[in-house]
Amino acid sequence: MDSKYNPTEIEARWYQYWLDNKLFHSEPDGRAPYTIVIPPPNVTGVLHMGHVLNETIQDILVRRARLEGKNACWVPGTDHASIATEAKVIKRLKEQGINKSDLTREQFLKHAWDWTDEHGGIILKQLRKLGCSCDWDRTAFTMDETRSKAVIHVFCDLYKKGLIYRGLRMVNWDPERQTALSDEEVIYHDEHNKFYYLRYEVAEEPGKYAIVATTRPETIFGDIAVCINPKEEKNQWLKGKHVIVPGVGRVIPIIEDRYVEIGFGTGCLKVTPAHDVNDYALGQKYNLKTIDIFTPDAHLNMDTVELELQPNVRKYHGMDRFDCRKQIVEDLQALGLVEKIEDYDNKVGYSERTNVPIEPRLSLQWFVKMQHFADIALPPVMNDEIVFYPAKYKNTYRNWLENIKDWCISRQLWWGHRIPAYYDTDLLAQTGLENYPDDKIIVSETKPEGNYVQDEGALDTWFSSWLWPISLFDGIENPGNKEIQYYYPTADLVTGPDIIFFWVARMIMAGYEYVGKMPFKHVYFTGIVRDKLGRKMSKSLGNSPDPLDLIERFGADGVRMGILLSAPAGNDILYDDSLCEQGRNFCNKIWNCFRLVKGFEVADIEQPKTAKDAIEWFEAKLGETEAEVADLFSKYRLSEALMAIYKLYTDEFSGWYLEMIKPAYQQPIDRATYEATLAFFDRLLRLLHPFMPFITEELWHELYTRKDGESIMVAVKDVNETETRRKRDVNETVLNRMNTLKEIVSGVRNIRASKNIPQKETLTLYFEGADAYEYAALLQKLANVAIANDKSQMSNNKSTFLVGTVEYAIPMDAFINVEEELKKLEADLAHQQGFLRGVMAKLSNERFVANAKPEIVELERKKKADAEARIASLEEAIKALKG
RNA sequence: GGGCGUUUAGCUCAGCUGGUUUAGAGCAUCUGCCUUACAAGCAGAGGGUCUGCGGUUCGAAUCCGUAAACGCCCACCA
Repeated sequence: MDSKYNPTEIEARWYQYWLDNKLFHSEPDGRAPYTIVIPPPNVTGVLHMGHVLNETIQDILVRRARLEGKNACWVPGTDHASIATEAKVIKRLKEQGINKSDLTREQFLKHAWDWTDEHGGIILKQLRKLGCSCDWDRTAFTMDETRSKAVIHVFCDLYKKGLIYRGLRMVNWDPERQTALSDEEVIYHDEHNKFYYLRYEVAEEPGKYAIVATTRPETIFGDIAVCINPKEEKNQWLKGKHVIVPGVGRVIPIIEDRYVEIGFGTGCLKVTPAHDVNDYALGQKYNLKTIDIFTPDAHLNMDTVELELQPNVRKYHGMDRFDCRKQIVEDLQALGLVEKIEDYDNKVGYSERTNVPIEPRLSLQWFVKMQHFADIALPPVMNDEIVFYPAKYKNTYRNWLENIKDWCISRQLWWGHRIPAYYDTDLLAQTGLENYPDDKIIVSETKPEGNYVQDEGALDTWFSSWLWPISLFDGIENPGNKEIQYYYPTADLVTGPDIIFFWVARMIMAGYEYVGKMPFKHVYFTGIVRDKLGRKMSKSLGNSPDPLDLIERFGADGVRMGILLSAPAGNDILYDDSLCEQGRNFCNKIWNCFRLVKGFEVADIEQPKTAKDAIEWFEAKLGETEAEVADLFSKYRLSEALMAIYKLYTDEFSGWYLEMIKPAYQQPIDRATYEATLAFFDRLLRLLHPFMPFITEELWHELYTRKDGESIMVAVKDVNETETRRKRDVNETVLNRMNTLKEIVSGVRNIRASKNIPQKETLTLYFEGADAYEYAALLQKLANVAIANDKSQMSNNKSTFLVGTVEYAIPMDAFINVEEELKKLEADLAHQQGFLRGVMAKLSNERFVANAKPEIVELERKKKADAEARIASLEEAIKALKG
């Protein structure tokens, strides 16, 4: 075996072995189920560091569950990501010189499916490199047959229940993709903008002006009123009058409403019902006309604007909204109708996917009534039936549900599930879509007989995602089937907090609505992966490493450790290559431990006491860590669990245990110790396996002769065995005794280091009355000391150290530097005296003695006694040195 | 404008219901070692008074109040 661990070949080999032996596959059986459904990545997506974090955590949980004897099932799949994928397809078509508008729906979909077949699943292949133990036989797609049927079924069902309706509403409009969006798909950015103060001449008093402040002067073509607060004193003179929209010529009334805030701006608000949510509300309230001045791609459309316009405004027709803003301001300035322009900071909504400013737009869309869903989804999270890690997201969740708004689920897209609503062709020709009577709409899973046309819209991607934990087990179409009964509710959901509303909340809603049960018991929210400077990883910054490249450099196990190490739930993780390096180094450490153990020559000789003691202690230590890891898992503190295991390997096993049992140079090891060590190694590998699946599988097979098809991941079959191990009492006496021994050994090493005494040189160690005598043999072996207890034979030239209250001394005739030694002892003495003063301050405080718990007082007394003993011992040593 | 979270060694973080030998870990740093498993290693060392202020208490990193900084979420002030 090479002294360096080389992961590449090993990883490929074992992943194939796992697949060949169907070790990831799950079928319902008598064991307890453990289910995770993957947050489906976009079908055309590519693996990034966020996935690495997310999927590694899921894989750890799944593999741990498998080792605990549960029937673990991790269902993989991809999401059709309607708007994101459609955008990519359009972009590619454009590169080929094809416009979407030149294609029929069927032609376009053909291109989209081609793209999906080409790119779909790349990301799933990449997950295999990471070691993800998904049940690939169950791979699903949100637009495959089962999932599509479920979506359509649910749409029809909710429509029948009166929970889905069609309506003309103000929605968030994406002018780039020309579709409606849900509120959640709008991202607000702070921007430095301008506040334009425009002069609206008062019709009844020519030459006098009402000043209106606006951030969007290009919308004045749609102005239909100016609103003032009836109580605003400075605007009393405008009551009941009319003003002329500057540059446009339309005469519009002054209306009054308390919505206008007194003291803000000029107190005059222009009302443009077609292009602002609040203005729309005002328009409804006062029955105002709505003038839509934009085309669907947000260019000016003067055709819909009335003839009262001054003829020259026709020139704005077809202009982009932002070009128009510049132009109209210039023109108004020329006319002297701009009072002033001020800097102004406000927030502007952008489309999450296309990153263009949203245009509020009056539009006919389909909505889900959400109050009912909020009512069923809030309680289980608030009373911890569904547990969030970290719990702080409960607040976020509650806040959203308590202010829930209806969900706009229709999109003007082709790639997605088509809305199963049908309109009578003849009737539609008479009424048009907007005035088509609701009671004549047919919502049905199949196309009705006769002359009907289907709604052109597709559904929001999340309208399929919210069914994912159910539809993966066909629980919508076949409720109560064997699989849904067995695998649902799933155990854990691992995802980012950015989709808590999009996805987590809605899955909870759908879960209760369609299965009557929660979709998962625990939600683990990961943080965002940032670079070491704290910047979000992004393509444009070029600070996002390619995970496959990292796997090549550090090995999948190394990358898994790297990404996990600083990733407590919910905290952002600052990624740096050095973390993966630490992971790789750890692999190498394990590798070399293994080389040492398997390199031992075994003989049937007597087991030395050192080995017996070592085994007794390591048994206790391993049990302690196993219990600790189990506890940390139960709290989802995975990075801490990994750290505990890391320390167990490097410090305890490698640093202490192996040194204890290691035979002398070129000597064989006794069989009993060898076998015990292999057994420890077996447990160590299983403990680590969920985190680092490849190296552990490799070494597990090297440890003993294994049968073909065996695997570390199914090594423990009995859930009860792990339960008992979790609760097993660890031998505290042994652990404490060994801690003392380690401190003594460190004390000796310290002296060697400070005085440059090589390990090879045997020293004499004097001490009295310590239980370290129990481990005298180990002490001699590890510290290379001869133990003596007759201090009278010892010279005054000595180096000393304290462990507990016991003094340990090494005669130093040849090496002693009295001054240095004194300095050290005196520093120690000062420290102990300071400590004693602190303790005395407490003990001499009557109120402390009177009020503190007796055991606390007792402890302080013990501290006092110990400190006094140490001080006495130090003083004596100083005296001896001086004398 | 609301709400939430964070602030502990150079960095990233533990420290749960206040008392467990005057604050812990990993990494990084420094010193010495190529010691026959591992230099992707071994041994040793240094480094914080817990963001500031005020309070509760016999006792506070830990509880309360307050200020500041940073971060996140929500919200229709044009």
